Amino acid sequence: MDTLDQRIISQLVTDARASYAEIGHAVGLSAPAVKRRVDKLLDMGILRGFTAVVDPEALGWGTEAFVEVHCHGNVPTQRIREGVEPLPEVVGAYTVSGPADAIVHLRAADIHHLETALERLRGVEFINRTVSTVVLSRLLDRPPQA
Amino acid sequence: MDTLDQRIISQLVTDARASYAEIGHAVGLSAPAVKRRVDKLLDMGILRGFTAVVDPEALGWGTEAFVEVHCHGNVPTQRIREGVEPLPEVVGAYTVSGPADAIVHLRAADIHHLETALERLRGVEFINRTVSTVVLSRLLDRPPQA
DNA sequence: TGTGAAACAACTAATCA
DNA sequence: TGATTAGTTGTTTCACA
Repeated sequence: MDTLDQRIISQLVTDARASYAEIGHAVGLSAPAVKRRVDKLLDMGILRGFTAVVDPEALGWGTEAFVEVHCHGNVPTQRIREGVEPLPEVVGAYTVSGPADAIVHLRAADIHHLETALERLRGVEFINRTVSTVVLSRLLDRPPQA
Repeated sequence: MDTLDQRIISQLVTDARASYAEIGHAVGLSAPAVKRRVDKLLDMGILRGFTAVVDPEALGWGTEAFVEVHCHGNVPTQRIREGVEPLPEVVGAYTVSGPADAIVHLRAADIHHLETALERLRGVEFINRTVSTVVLSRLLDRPPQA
């Protein structure tokens, strides 16, 4: 994991479909050398994979919310994960400092769908109380700069 | 934008480096037909691009926080965007319902870096007050299922 | 680890159904 | 809009430095 790897990652974050030759040209390496490094980064788990960035509105996932989750008593991190993972509307989940136990990021088709997802979230056995904050507009949504 | 397009998008979200031939095989189309549709989806802005999914820890971006932002008086959405966009630590920003005006998602190398980023965020002229919630662990972080 | 060469596979434009 | 064909480009394995 050196500077070259970081530059390769940076290229792939910018365009995951760039050819190895293109990346190699940008970082000063031959295509096979780039492939070898990318394979290793994937193997080590530093690169988790490649994905398409989709306009959520276009797919009909225009409504999102951040939900503070408060649990009954002490619930292990792993159980929270297992509880929220089955809901397809959950795009992110984090345990946090402060009064809440976790923050769950929901994405749904519309307000009605969001409500349904919230109801299912509240149905998770160890969840006591939720505080929702509905997103009015997405100002920014970008990968961290490598 | 039909079922075929959605299945193509779904394939690309799963693996953005899949070949057109592979995608075509999965959805029952020839490679050129897939390319034609992908090009059109990119052109329409439904597909915004392709990116690598990186383990933030590995890159040294292990600390994150959600920050409620409260503004002085009424600040237009666009100005909030312009205010937070220059901070590289900002990976997401949303205007929201409820008492806060916006939620900003920060990613930093460590607590110290996070503090610096917060200070710079608080330095944005129209920002009055911030309430930070530090992420203890990322339970889930995934693209929405297409 | 890097490179270059070579076999193989994929991309992409043009054409036709 | 999809398939097919054919020329070009990219991938990937290998031997070698």
